[in-house]
Amino acid sequence: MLRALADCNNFYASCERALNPALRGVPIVVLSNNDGCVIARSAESKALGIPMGAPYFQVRRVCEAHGVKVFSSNFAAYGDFSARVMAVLQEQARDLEVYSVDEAFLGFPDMPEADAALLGQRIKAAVWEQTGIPISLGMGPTKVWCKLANEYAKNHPHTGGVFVVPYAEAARLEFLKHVAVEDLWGVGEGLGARLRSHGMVLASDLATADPSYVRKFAGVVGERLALEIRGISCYEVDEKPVTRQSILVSRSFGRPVQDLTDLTEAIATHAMRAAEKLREDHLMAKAIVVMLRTNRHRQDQAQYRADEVEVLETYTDDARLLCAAATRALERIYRPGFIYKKAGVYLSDIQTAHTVQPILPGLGTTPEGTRPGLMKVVDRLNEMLGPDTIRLASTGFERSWKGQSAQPSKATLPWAKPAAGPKSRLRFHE
DNA sequence: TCTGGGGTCCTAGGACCC
DNA sequence: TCTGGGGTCCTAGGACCC
Repeated sequence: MLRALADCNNFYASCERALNPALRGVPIVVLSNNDGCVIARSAESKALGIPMGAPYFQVRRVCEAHGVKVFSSNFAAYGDFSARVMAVLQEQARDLEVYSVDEAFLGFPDMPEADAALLGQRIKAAVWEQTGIPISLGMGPTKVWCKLANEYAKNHPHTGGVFVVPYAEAARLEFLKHVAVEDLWGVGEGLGARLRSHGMVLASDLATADPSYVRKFAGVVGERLALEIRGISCYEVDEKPVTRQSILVSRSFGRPVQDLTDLTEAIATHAMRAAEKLREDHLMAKAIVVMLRTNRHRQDQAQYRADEVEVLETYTDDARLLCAAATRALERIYRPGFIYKKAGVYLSDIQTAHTVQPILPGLGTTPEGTRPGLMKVVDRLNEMLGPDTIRLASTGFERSWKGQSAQPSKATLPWAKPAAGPKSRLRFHE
């Protein structure tokens, strides 16, 4: 089985460019919520030395000096581009696993080495022609190898954006002699240090080690990595389970927040959105966690962080029950005197709505005010009239804690919105 | 002045049971 | 000092990812 990783180049920046082709050759950056950090850079911006994740205020000067086009993020548009790219990829491979908003793994059974590169180029061209998004393709025996190959393709123009890992083992081992263990997929600070302390500095060291020995000090994750790098697949290309296991909605505030009133509005707003996500995916949750954070970058200010869970009586997707539960949890952890920077809610213990045991009449208690029909009406109205048109009063009216974004792209998509699909499975990032 | 948001998986340790 | 032994299930938190 040959596997491949298709990865959109500079995805969000490429989306902005696809929306406005006049931006070709112009440096672009896309900013996170509240215009806080740089979350995507075009090749030209990377060349200017603008780091990924940099706070915008630190790079604003450089941007202004070099005529960098700066965009606030437009996740709705990026989501549509993503769906379009995935649809094209789906036509090209038997197996497709949407891994993130800008990446997918593909599977090709019985693919001769001689044909692989050509196939890769065909896929890349198809995505470019049909979406205007440039991608890179890494092809190899395992997912870990696909990651490496993709990285190689991105950084070596002579590959034309497609790199196929040699089928011959000796050639692969040679390749690994030029890769540090830290650069392998799944190796972060912790695992990297552990591998190094056992004398494994290069990926080739790991590839020649006994996987069961690696397991002793690096756990199953380390063992699987050692196997994958040997060409033995531990992570299959699979359509992921559609039922998400958790839903997180969190935002930094646009200004420092101290009042419980403001926090309650924010938490209620996030809980509403989380409930909406549940219903989009036909899921229900039984536990909600409220998260509260001060600004960890301000060590001169008193620090406080708390996560408080509230378990509900039944599985639900009802915004009112979830908001009420979140509010109760918030009141338990709220401490006056701190300057809060961020708040969020996290839904866990999630089930598909149809597997949830319905409450039998006369048995158990129907939670007060639970009328699924009402939520359906709310969803429909918000879909027609715009997000947030109908919402709970507890989410507030002034909402001065909300952040702002300065320069979102005014996107008009070059195609109709794709029909309803498992879009919520996609995760947004770059 | 200004520092993102949303996920998954694994592990260790406690609760509980026989 | 010593305090049974093992299995399973659950959860919190860490690590890592995009």
